[in-house]
Amino acid sequence: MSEGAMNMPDLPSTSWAVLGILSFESDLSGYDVKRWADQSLAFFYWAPSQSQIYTELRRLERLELATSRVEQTHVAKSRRVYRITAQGQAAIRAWADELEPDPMVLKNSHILRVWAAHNGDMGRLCDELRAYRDAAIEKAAAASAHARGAGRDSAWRFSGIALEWSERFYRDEATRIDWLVDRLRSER
Amino acid sequence: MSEGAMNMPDLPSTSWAVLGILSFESDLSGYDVKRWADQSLAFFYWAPSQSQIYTELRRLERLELATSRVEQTHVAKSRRVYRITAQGQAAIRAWADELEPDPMVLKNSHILRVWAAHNGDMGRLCDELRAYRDAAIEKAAAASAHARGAGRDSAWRFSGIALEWSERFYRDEATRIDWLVDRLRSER
DNA sequence: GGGAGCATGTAACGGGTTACATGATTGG
DNA sequence: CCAATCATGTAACCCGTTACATGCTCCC
Repeated sequence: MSEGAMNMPDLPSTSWAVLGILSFESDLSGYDVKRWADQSLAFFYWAPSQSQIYTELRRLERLELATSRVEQTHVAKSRRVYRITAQGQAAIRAWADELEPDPMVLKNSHILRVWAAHNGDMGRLCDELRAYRDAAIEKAAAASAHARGAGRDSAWRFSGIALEWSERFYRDEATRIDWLVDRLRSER
Repeated sequence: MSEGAMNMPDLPSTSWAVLGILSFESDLSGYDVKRWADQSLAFFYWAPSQSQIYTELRRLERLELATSRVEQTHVAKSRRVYRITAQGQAAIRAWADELEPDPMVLKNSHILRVWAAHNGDMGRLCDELRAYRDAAIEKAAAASAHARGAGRDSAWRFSGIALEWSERFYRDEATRIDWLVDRLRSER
């Protein structure tokens, strides 16, 4: 049993994402991790439930990729905060450099509606698409705002670049939906 | 208990997708549905496992949204083929016109790698991104080919439009990755 | 004869969700 | 005082996957 093999346990992708968050900052509570995920990961990867995060955190601790301690603030209720271990750092390095990325997953139910448009009303579908377009533009703006928050230096700059990518993604999506609505109109 | 409520049972999204496939064509076997899904749905929505399809088909039959019969071809082994019922047609119409589309799901693990790039090697990451870009271009070409196969008329034309959308999606993705690689280089 | 494609199905597993439960602190 | 936010956790459920199992037909 080599040490190399120990560096990269077989984990669900969600675990890697949580470990990734811990690689940015120490002493995060489950609650913190959730907020983090919602404000960056959610744009391009993942929008996990609260309960799942706590499960993952416990898993990482069991595998000794993270440790936790209970933080007693002056006042308030205690909270359990997590920190990546040296082993965890080695694991995430191995993940980044040695593990094949999972294939991209896209589940766009709006396009599914277009695909099955012979079953429904076209006007209604186009309205729905326009609403989706507007939501995409808002998401682009939100991603952009978070990207600016990430700052130019330190580890965070890559997370900022991922958010810039997200902004472009949602802007492009909005443009594509505009094209799609036109395309559907021309078909009518 | 109104009949209206009966028209749209609460189904997992996968069921709706399978029912959607049955709304295009009659007498499809599980095997047929799988091939269909891989050649159109997979581009914008879903790449299901074979076993799941059979499960969904049985579910649809249990709910009387589809019927099946065993087809005895002249030769060969028998196969069970499915057909949408009137109830199923009403259900999918209600789905198209009354049910809110699920939010779009995106899980792009390549961008996750960028986000966590401080943990790994930059050169390797860029290589990976370029490979991903090439795969996206191939996907665009495949979508385009299937779109041309869909034809101009009948119900299929909407499925063709969804595939045209997919072509654009993957082309845009490739362009975005080019931008991303440049952006990462400028950061180095 | 053997491999590729057609065709269907079961069993085990687990990842992730929703719903529920609890309770403390802070600010209006 | 009440609502919002912080904070953590359990239980039930099920969707969907992988792996396994089977067997036919067609064509080289």
